Amino acid sequence: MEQQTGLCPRLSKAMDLIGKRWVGLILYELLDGPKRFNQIESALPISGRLLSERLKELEKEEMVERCVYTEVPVRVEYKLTDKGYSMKGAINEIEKWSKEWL
Amino acid sequence: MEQQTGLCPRLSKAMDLIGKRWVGLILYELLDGPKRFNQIESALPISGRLLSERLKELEKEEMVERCVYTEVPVRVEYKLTDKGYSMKGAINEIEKWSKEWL
DNA sequence: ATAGTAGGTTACATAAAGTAAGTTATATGA
DNA sequence: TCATATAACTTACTTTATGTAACCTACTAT
Repeated sequence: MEQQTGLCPRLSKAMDLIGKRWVGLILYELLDGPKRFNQIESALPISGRLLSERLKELEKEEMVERCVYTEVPVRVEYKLTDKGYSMKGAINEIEKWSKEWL
Repeated sequence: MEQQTGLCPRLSKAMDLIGKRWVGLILYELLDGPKRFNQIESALPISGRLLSERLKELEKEEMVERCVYTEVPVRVEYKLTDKGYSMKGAINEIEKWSKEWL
């Protein structure tokens, strides 16, 4: 890779983020409110391995926050940060498009 | 895969489409107007192999139309169909988000 | 002691993406 | 005439990402 194109690096990065398998659907699930690992896993046809990987990536991007409640058994919730929540507009547009064209 | 989730199949398919590498950026380039293969290839850090593959997929989805002009050398242009163009709302939202948060 | 639950991780196989060279058809320049 | 160039791909090969299934840890209930 690494050609020099006039491409905006911020757009490019945004497209890399949502252009990654499961990310859109994970954000979609979380727009509904904080959810537990197993809740997301059963809402989507994704494996635990990848869900774990994606949630870590989204945490690193500060789009998702991981909240641990030390109950028994432990409860872990994932919630959108403001940055994550602000993807709502884009997600909604994709949903709208899907209802109109698919 | 193939679990039974209550997930909307149209949303799921839409997310599969844009959640595939390069698709968002290819659509972004074409929102600007029809473009030739080499134009897209030099606008984005994508290889010819993958660009060719993606354009075929987008053609099959009827989001992009391939127009061949039998000049010398041959000219091939790719343009958005109505279905492809109607992704504009979503792409614009992603762009807006990128400018605000990245 | 056995099994169940939540939230993962590990090991391994398959599929997708990246890289570079080759192809076809025509044209142009030396 | 032979080499070089261009557009639009394609092929062969390597590397990375994804999918699948088994396993782990800590605790509880039976």
